[in-house]
Amino acid sequence: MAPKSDVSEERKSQILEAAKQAFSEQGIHKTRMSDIAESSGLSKGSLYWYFDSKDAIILALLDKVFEPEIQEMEALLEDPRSAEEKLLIYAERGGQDIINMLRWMPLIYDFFALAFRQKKIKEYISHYYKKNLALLEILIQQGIDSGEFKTNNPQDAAITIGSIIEGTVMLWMYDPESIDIVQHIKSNIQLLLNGLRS
Amino acid sequence: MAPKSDVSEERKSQILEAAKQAFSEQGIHKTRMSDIAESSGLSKGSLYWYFDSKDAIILALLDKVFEPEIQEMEALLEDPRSAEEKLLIYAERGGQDIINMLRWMPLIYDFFALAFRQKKIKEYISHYYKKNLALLEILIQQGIDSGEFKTNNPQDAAITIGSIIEGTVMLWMYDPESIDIVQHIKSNIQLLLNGLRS
DNA sequence: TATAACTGACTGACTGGTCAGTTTAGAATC
DNA sequence: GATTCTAAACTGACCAGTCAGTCAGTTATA
Repeated sequence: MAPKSDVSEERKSQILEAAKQAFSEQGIHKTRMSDIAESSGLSKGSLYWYFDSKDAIILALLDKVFEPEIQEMEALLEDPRSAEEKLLIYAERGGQDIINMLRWMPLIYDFFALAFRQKKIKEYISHYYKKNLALLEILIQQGIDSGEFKTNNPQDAAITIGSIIEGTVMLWMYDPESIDIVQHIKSNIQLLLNGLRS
Repeated sequence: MAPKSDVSEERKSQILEAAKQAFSEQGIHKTRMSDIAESSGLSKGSLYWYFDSKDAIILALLDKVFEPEIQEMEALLEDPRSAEEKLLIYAERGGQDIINMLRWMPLIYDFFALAFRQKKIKEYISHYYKKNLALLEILIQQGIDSGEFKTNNPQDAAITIGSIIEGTVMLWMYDPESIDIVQHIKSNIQLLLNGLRS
């Protein structure tokens, strides 16, 4: 028997939460292990009790940030509802997700930049986008089957929708005054659907 | 009078070229001043003769990377040709630009991530995107005037096209096997135009 | 021969990671 | 229920390495 109750999950979570905050505010590189230690309420030594290295913290955090989204998408892929319903759920949830993710965007962009140098990070992000595109493709295919859309290449259309969402976020990030992100994603996709409609 | 012919422009260019290469390959942060010195064929001391700091090199490089594009866009904004001609030029040039920029993408994404922490970098990137959107808006407005397009909001349409291009690059970066970028940008915009067409 | 251009050894601040030692929650024993 | 024991949990001073930036001295050229 363990002579103490196991606090390791709680501690890991404490550390990752502190890292997420610090990385977002100061950037992954500028953040010191001592910063994470301080704001997690633990000592530097404890960080190394739970994680092998700063890199291990970065990877664990990548998982923490993206995993819920990937889970959600996988669940929606399996969901037996109709394309229309799924598309509705996807759009509503997607808009909300972006708003929820906003304060972590600096961290996410650090991940994007790191991905060019760290295979595991690139693989993780690829995995995320592929899930996203697969889901969109199903939605569109179902739209075709129901006679709502007309296109001979649902994969292309999925990529277009995915591009619109990613690109809108990107443009908005660097010009937030002139772009209302949620409204634009909606109207952009509307514009596209005009092109898809039979 | 200068006792030597002025080589400072040439040296600065040498340094920035070496920095561009090194930053792209290893990342801005991992690149050492000594790496830049070595591959520029100068000494570390000389780097500091021409630039105040590593940060100064980063900023000068940002300018070197984006300025030609901004120049091109400004010129095209002033160009008296018709919307159709401009759109054609823009599309062709845009595809080529992406191909030309490919090897510098890791550097560009480092800039994007840095933008969250450095006001000057964010301003520069904003400036770039705003020029881009302004140009697109003009092209679309001219398309409306000529009766080719039908929309009551050319700004929205410009943002949509901009999003498609940026987003396609993004998706392609993390899933290059399943996305043919040039072909997709074309077909994506085509799809959108179907929605715009009167 | 004045000075712009250049060099590279050096410095000092910094930081990821280590480790010898301490604390503490609970188990075992009486 | 007090005492002892154990290992997990924790600490922070320290170390070895790193690197941006400096500067005293050298070289090349007009």
